Amino acid sequence: MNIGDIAKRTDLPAKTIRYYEDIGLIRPARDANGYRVFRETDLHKLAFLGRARALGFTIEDCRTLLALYEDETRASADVRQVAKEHLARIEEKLLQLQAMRDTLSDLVRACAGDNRPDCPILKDLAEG
Amino acid sequence: MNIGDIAKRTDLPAKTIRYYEDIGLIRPARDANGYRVFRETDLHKLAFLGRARALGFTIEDCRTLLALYEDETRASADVRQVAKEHLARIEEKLLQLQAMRDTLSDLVRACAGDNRPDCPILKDLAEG
DNA sequence: CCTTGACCTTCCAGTTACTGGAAACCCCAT
DNA sequence: ATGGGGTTTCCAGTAACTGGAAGGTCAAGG
Repeated sequence: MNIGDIAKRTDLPAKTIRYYEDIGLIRPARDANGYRVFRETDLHKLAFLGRARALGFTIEDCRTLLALYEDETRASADVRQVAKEHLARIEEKLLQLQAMRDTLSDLVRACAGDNRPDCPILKDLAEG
Repeated sequence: MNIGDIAKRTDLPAKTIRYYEDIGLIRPARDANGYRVFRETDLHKLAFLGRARALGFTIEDCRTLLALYEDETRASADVRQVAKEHLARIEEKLLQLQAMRDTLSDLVRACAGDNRPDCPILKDLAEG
């Protein structure tokens, strides 16, 4: 299969797939004409990567997870550790975003939003 | 005041302050020796920027907000609009992150995390 | 006067994970 | 042979800094 077919089947842009090859996540074969040739294993890996990325894992996490996936002698503890650390990063980000949302929605609510210049949003930004 | 003093007082890295000058957010004066000289207005602007960034506004939003802040004839509706759009982006991000967290915490909970290879996390990534 | 250390300056490169675009090659159908 | 749709590589740009190198400045101490 060529890159376009794979792009459709994995729902990843062809650009992204080439990028994943560039950084060594996949190693598709090459046809005589230079075109990439994807086999089932490439397809599986890309689907795996797509799902891992959708869960927010970094590319480096993905590399680790893919290596663990292919290592039949892995310890599930290692996988769990990667996921736990990622989860912790997400929880932290969530707290940050929730705090931002709370402040922002207060400010937006407090602002008249008319054509007068007085604005609690700017006031807050200016005075802390 | 020199950049180091301002960095302490605004709690922004000196690097960041130079960067903000580079991209035209501030225009500190210069001393005969080439050192940046910050006045009260610069200090206020940087504090404003620090708070806006802490609320997650993009640099371009900050530029807009700063312009509105300095425009005595602004309409608060314009400020509110910027904040509302930003709030919407945050809400969306929150939903994404919450979904990730839910899935991830399920997976982490389901994984034994021992030295056996069987792992629901990898299984999920591999099979969707 | 000299040195030392803490400042400050500019400039360049690297970060994350792609994305857009140009120039050129390949393949198939008319 | 020509047109359209694939594909290739390579280069640049994104957001918002951050790190580091090479070098100028300044005040204090000997």
